[in-house]
Amino acid sequence: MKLMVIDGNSIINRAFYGIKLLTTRDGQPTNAVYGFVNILLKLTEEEKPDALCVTFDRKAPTFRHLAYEGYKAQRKGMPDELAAQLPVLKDVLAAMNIPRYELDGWEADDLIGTISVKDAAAGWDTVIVTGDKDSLQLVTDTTRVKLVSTRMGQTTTKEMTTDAFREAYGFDPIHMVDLKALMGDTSDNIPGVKGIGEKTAMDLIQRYHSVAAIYEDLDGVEAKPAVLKKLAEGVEQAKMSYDLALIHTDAPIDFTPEANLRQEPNTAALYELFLKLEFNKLIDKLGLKAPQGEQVQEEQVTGTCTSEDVTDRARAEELLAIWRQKDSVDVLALPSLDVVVVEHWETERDSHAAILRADQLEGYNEILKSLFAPDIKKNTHDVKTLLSRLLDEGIEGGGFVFDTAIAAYLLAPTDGSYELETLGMRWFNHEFLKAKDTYLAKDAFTPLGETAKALGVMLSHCALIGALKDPMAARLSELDMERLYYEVELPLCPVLAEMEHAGVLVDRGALTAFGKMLEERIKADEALIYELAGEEFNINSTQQFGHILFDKLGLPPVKKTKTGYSTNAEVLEKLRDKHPIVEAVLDYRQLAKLKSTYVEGLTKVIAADGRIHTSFQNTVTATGRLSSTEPNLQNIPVRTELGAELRKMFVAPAGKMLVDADYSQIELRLLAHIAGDEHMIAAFRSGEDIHTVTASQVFGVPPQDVTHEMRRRAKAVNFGIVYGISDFSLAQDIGVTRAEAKEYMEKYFEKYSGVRAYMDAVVERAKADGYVSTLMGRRRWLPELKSSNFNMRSFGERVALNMPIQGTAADIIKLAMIRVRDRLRAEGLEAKLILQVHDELIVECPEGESDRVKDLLEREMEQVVELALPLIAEAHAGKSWAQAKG
DNA sequence: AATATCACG
DNA sequence: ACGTACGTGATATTT
Repeated sequence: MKLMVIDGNSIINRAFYGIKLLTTRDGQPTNAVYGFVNILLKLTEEEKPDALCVTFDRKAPTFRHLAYEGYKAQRKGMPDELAAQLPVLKDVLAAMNIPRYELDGWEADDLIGTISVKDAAAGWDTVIVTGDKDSLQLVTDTTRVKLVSTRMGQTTTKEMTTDAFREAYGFDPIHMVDLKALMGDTSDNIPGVKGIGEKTAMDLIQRYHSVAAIYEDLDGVEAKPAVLKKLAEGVEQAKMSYDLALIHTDAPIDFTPEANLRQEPNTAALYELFLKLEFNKLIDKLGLKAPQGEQVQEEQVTGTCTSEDVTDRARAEELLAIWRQKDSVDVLALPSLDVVVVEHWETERDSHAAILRADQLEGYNEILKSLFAPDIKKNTHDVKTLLSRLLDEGIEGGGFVFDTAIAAYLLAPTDGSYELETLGMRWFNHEFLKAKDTYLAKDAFTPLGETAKALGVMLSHCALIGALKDPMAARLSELDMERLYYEVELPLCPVLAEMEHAGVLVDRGALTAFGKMLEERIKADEALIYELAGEEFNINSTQQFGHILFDKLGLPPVKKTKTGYSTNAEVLEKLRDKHPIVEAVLDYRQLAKLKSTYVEGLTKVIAADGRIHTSFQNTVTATGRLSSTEPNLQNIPVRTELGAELRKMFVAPAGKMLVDADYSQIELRLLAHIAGDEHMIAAFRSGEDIHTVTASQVFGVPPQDVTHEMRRRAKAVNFGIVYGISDFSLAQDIGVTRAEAKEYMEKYFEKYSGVRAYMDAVVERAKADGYVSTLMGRRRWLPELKSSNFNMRSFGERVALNMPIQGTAADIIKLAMIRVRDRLRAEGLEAKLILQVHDELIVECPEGESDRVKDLLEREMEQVVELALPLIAEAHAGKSWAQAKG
């Protein structure tokens, strides 16, 4: 029989220092626990012990070393991030039903020693798992040590048996103590004999085996006179060191190996813990589920449900007529537009589900048209994507009254993903089977197993939408987000779907030509770079380039990343005049980026209609902004001349124009409004240039004397304030000393005292409330503010400053989009919104409409909300995005 | 899958 | 004294 005993303190230490700091969303550090559990799992898998336990120190590890004179604490105390994980680890072990041994006044080592001796007495083998070599003295024919080391997240173990030890040291493991008594161990604060080092000590122990033997007959010891002298003088040190190094095997613990036989973990408790710790991989790996007792049965969530597979056109019509009478029905639609509709019977919790499948119904398109007409009220999950798909089929959907994905996003905008199955768990503590594991493949209904079961899961998902609606709506109401939800986010969905469907026309020929030109220049840069480097290498590899730049060419490294030298643009800018290769690589990088991300990336996604149809994500950002994917059309170059060329390739078709309207300084205006700063409000009201006004104040000169450089710096201060900047970063950004940056900020706050007051107040309030919010009530929860970690907390404070501003701007432009779309329709214009870039809207319209569209855009954008100062939007028309940018 | 870089507001 | 700006997405390289 075999028992594995783990040195708890040693292993959690190794894990902590070997794995980069991980934390949960609310700032609880978890890396050491994570590492520990992984090491535990790996070694139990490897060793398959019959019994298992863990020991912990209950004594400062240096305590016994206080015994000798001149002792100074060498070890620093445990960092907070590690100390906080110890109790968590103990909870995890308890949930795994692994016994734990700790005893006041004893170290983990001593307990392990005691355990291994008791094991041996009972005829058991022992495997000790530790990161410290101290324990090697415990190795015997029945006791092995696994030495664990963890580096960069990778764990390696070295096994020490008696033979392996003898091979390595030339004496028996038990004499490890004697070796340490002579040579000492600084890491353990064992002094050893003064003047005796590793070599001499090894030699002596190999020949005489023990300290006792040496001192018994010191005259008989063969060694240099100097060594003998040191030994003679160091007799007391040797004795004391021996005692310090000796692991005790007589700790007064009740221990029998049988009491540690492996047990099944308490999966419910372990699941709960791992969920809190966000160990999702481990949950999967161990196949953990929600605690059965608390898990709500599916019927309690969704009610009982009858169902039918609709294959008959007439029956479909009947059902449609019934659904028109309902307050609302739940609709689950797959990308293929296979659909489940759940209707709720009035008096009961029970309901009826109908499954409509594209390939089973004649005239499916007509059925979809009826189902998605406004006269049937529908609850959905991710209505924007559905509306976009419907437009592809020529159907303009309507009648969407509740959407669980959007509700979930507003309630927790930092969660990042809102799968229906996950919401089921979060709201009802019921584990729904995953669509992808049961019925969804290649975007259509595809039973992976029994068809009946797949259908059952699909309709339970649909019923879940209905079950989520009421509690979610109630929560939105509690948090005062009803208007944001029903008047902004939901109505925005069809607008976004229409924009995606419309797309933007690109001039493929011009794009290709631009790519060819880039190609030529890239080739030239490559040749130049190889020549300057004296060899060919992969310029895209920062590692290889760093090697060339700093090792081969000997330039001074400016900054390090965790994997090596930093070679980013900021660093290269500083090295520009040190070597011509730097400039060449900067140029190469710019060209390579344009070619791979933009020319090639965009070419790949031009649709059959010659247009690019991005996806606007409306449940992604923590602040309420949209994002754009496949492709991202919100980061098309504009800041450099060459990059801006790309915007010439986004064009209007023949006979049409693009109209581009953007808000002027919307975030700073919102800062002025929200902070209620009279000076900043006055500056905006007077129509003066805000950066010039700021510069005039910060530099103490009249506005007409503000230089270009002064304005540039003031602009950086203005932006920095919105982000919650420090003097350090401001200095870095504009290239002045930290002291100067600090002075700028002080002057800034002298002028705009309302801004300073706001910054203090918003953080304080966020700390009290646990969240910040925008003008329209959008919220972001800020658990970071409670973190004990300084960096985390500081981050929370900056977010508290920034989110209300960035988020309010997002609220405003979203509402503007809805109004613009409605007005364009109401006025019977052909113009269509096609893009949004955070503070900018782009419309495609017939040439004859462009003047009216310009006016309409400016007016609607400016009139969205009434603030203490005007919002200004400026529109321009052109044949390309570049031209329309004005 | 993680990292480094760089494009945008 | 700490460590150093908010919000995104795509690409290439490396593990």
